Amino acid sequence: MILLDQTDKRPIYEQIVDKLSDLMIRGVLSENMPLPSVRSLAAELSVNPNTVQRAYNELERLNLTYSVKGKGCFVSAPAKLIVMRRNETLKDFIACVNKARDLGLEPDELKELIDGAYSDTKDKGGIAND
Amino acid sequence: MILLDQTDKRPIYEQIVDKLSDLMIRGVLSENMPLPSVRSLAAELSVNPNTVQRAYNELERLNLTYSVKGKGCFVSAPAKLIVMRRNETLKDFIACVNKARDLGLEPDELKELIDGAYSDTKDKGGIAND
Amino acid sequence: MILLDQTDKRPIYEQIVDKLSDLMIRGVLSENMPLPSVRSLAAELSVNPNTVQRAYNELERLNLTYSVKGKGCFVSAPAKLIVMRRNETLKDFIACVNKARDLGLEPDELKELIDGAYSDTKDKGGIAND
Amino acid sequence: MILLDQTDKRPIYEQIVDKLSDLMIRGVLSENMPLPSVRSLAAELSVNPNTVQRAYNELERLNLTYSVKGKGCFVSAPAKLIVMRRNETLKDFIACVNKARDLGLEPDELKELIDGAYSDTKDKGGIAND
DNA sequence: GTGGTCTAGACCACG
DNA sequence: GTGGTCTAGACCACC
Repeated sequence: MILLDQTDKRPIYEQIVDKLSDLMIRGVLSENMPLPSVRSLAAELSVNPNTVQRAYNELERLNLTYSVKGKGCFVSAPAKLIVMRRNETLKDFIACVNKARDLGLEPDELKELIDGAYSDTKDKGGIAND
Repeated sequence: MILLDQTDKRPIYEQIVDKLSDLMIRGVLSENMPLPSVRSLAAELSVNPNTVQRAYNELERLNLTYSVKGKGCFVSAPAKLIVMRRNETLKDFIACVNKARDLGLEPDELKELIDGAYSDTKDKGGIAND
Repeated sequence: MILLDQTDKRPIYEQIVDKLSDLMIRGVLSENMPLPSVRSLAAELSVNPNTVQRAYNELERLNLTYSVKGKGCFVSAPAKLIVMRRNETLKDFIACVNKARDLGLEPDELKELIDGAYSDTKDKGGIAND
Repeated sequence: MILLDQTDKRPIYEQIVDKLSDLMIRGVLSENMPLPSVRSLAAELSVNPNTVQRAYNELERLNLTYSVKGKGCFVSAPAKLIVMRRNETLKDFIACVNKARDLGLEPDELKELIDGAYSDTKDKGGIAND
């Protein structure tokens, strides 16, 4: 379900957060579905349960999940997540464009790259927009 | 000359590397010009000399400067730096576009943002391309 | 595990890098094996942890190890290291031969030295070639 | 006469020593010839006279020159220098061969490199042996 | 004066 | 416990 990269410099709990929110975005985990239990996911990833717990706390803090005592952790609002992610991505995108501009890159060059990305893998795994 | 952002999560030495290479790109520090001495920059930034030293080591490792014991640290090849930065930036840009695509954002939306960035601050401080 | 040479003019951290990469080449430290922790190696060598840390940073920069915060430092690719070392050694060798030639030494003289080195300690501790 | 490499990590005085002893080996500076005065060489190299003085001291320490008060510095025994250099070079050579052997390189491979070096530039600038 | 290395001791985030 | 960063203060070789 999830594959961790031990080489990645980012903390493991952050990777888990990312992977799980990816699954939500892709619809694999949809509203009100239960996440795997802390212990089982920890076992599956060969990771300390504390680390998974921290990831779950983070997800709850971001309002992406809600936890019910004695029952587990559930997906709350994938739709909000997409909006969140879009905003983040657009912010990153603008920062990138500004850097490119300062380096003397031409707008057309960037636009071509966009066309490339969108034509290349039209059906790779994104979510539909309509 | 340089201003550090204490809220920035990245290590101080990395910020110094970035700021100095920015100055090179902008031509403020040009080929064979001396960088401020380790101790003076450390004083200016209210930072430990070791931290500045580490930044200078990093710059030398990147072939952006060369240092002569007893004389100082000098800018080596700003031109290579620009190429380096462009490659990095383009890589980031493509990663960004891919994320945007996977989130269902339309290419036109991104292109508009590009136009915005390029018209907005046409003369802000980038380097000339010709 | 490692013995430092205090008379050596080279910096300590560099000696540590060399010794550890030697151990990798000899197979004492093989892929994905953990290196000793920064603090324990520092204690073993009676050296400041910062110095060991710097050596470990260097090893990671050379792609010989990868480190995971909170877990430790691990060997990544000893095979690449051997190739690296061979290239370095051949470069040194050629430089040496050129110097010898310029000093009027005869090729046969050098070849005899080679034979001497290879017959002398046939089984000293090198790595196998097959 | 001499060209310094500011990029070279070795100290400048050491470079000067090397360059001057090279000139002796090549016969450009032969026995009892005067070396350029400290001040003139310093000017020629755009270097601090102290640095040149240190190089000259080093040369005298190695018995390659002798200085006469009020007259200057003179070449003493280039022949001895060649022997010295040969010994150094052979020591380096053996160290190189040992490293190569430990890395699994074959003696024939090294011998080929020797033949290459000797055939390549038969008349490059070495000194005659007979 | 310069850069470079090292020690001692501290703090942080992560697991 | 781990690696990573930072400070403070020292010493060295070089120019």
